[in-house]
Amino acid sequence: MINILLSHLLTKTELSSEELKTISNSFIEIAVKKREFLLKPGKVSQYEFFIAKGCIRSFVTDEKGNEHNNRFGIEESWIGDILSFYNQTPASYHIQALEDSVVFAIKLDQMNLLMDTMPAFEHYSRIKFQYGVISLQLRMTERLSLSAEKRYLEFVKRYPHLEQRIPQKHIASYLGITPEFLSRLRKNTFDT
Amino acid sequence: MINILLSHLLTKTELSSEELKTISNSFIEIAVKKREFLLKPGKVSQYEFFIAKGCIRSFVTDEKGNEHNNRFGIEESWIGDILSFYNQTPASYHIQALEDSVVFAIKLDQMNLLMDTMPAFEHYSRIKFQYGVISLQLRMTERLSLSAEKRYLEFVKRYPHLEQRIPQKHIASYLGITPEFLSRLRKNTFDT
DNA sequence: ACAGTTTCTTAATCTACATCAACTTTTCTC
DNA sequence: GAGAAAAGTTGATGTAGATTAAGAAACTGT
Repeated sequence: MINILLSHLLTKTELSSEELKTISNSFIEIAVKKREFLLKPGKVSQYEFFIAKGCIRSFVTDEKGNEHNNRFGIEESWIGDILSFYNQTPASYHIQALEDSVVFAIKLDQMNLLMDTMPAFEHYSRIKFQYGVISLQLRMTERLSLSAEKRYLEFVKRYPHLEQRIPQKHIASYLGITPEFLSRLRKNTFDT
Repeated sequence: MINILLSHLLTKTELSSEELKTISNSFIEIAVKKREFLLKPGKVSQYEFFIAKGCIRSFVTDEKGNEHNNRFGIEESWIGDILSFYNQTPASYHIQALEDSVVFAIKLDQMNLLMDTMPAFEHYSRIKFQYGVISLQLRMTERLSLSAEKRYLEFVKRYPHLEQRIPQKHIASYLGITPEFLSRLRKNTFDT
């Protein structure tokens, strides 16, 4: 299973087999069942997670108890509360499995060690965060400039696999609308 | 003026005087007048900009001609269209000075050279993008979970200097509301 | 295979925020 | 420092999307 992580890294940067071994030893494997939590708000995040299998979301709850999805992660992506993890401060996000999943978890010390001793790993991280900024800017810009319907259509176009895999109500929350309203949009879009 | 960039970098990472010299030589200084543009959508972004003095925004326009602010940059921050810059694809953002400003501009080749040859520079970039992701996630989460009024109050608390420096209508656009509505919110908040 | 849970749909009503328009105040510019 | 442009205010009215509620489908576990 760790090979999913290693071969993912090899598609993005160059690493010796020595380095791959060090990386392997820096992670622990964790299996999570659907609906289980890897993190709850208030706790300091001990780990950052690489998803080898499954689907995991991060979300916040507001004072009315409504959930708001921040991010969905699937195979070969990362999930966590990066502010809590890197600053070792209390988390604001819930991290919850949407399917039975397998993740590789790394602690901050190990993560920093990898980045300080392996330029290729820091390079990988730089690119990862760079794409993170790009995609969050795109999402924010769409939120500012497009109607709910157009945002939904963009989402479906960009993530057709997620559209299939995740309950509609979670997609609605990610888009910033209610499940009821998304249901109506879909009816108008796909009907006659 | 280049010293603003160099001493900024030194507060974030360790660089030899040799390296600082190389960095200096990688940037060109550009002065922009208020309301001038550094980039318009459709053009491929030639530069990424470090702001030494002034205030600069990035924004998109929608099909109705309304502007939506993506980001404000002031002294010691970066601005640009990073997707267009790193992929050399047509830009979607306008980059425009809100005050007379001075920026240091770097081309992609130079940027890649710095990151490939100076681990400390890539380290700096990794941290920069990491904070970028954190702050965009926070902004997105607030957009999903807070009312317009609370988002405004958070903005004022987090960026008191920007609140003073930038026209209200631009802040309204950044928050995703109309200038008229922000005017009303302020009246309710600060009155009696 | 069926009882319980979770998800999705539909309809009626409501509200936060948008739009439009006219006016005032502040700020540029020469 | 006057005239123009940009920014901010206020009021009347409109609307995208929320809320509430209830039933129908689709999963889940045993």
